[in-house]
Amino acid sequence: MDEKKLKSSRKSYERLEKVIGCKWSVSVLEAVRLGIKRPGILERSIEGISTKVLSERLRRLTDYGLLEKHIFAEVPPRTEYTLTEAGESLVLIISQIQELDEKIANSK
Amino acid sequence: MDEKKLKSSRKSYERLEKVIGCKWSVSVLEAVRLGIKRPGILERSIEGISTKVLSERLRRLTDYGLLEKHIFAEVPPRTEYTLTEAGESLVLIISQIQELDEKIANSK
DNA sequence: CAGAATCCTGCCGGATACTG
DNA sequence: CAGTATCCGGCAGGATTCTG
Repeated sequence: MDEKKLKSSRKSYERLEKVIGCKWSVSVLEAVRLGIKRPGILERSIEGISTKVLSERLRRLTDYGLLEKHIFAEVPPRTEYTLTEAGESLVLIISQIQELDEKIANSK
Repeated sequence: MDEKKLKSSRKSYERLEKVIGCKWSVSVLEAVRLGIKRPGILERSIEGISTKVLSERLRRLTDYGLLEKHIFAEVPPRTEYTLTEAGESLVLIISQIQELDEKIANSK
């Protein structure tokens, strides 16, 4: 009954929790959405993020299917990330959260 | 320009990140939504959660305005938590995330 | 039964240096 | 420039105990 509902809903959230629950993930998604595609620029645009964390996030978001990675065989090497369809959806959902947050903040 | 957008959007997400980004928060919200209102039962329903963490989450969710706390002056003491309007909204948003997650999981 | 207080540990994230 | 490897400090969260 209830307990089972709880478990399955928790499980289906845990995956995404690992992705969006951790620091910087949302910032990265939104930066990409604004058209910032390359790691170097991302690192400079997202104030405070480190190389290591950015790479980790890009990889995880890509593995999970929210970002898509395009590698260009050039010199110097170039890589670009774009949102997948799922990524777009998630960004929309997150903006709902932000709206809710502001609504709450204002009503205090 | 872009950088400013990034900062403000990040800021407005950070508050909620602190609330929903951490482990167990979502489980607690959903348990309450299923009508499990009292700490004792919550602790038994949410498999794996500890007393300390449950209290912390309940407090934070309440402080933030997602839960409402009702104290009954009885012996033994009784406390019940319910979702606020904002809490209901957030649960709806989270279920969108879960749907998205399953969609992604299935398309692999 | 609600929930505060302590103590401990693992892991996340930050800084830095290195390779292709 | 993209991405990985290493080292380290802080903090979230787990177990337990205690009190009103």
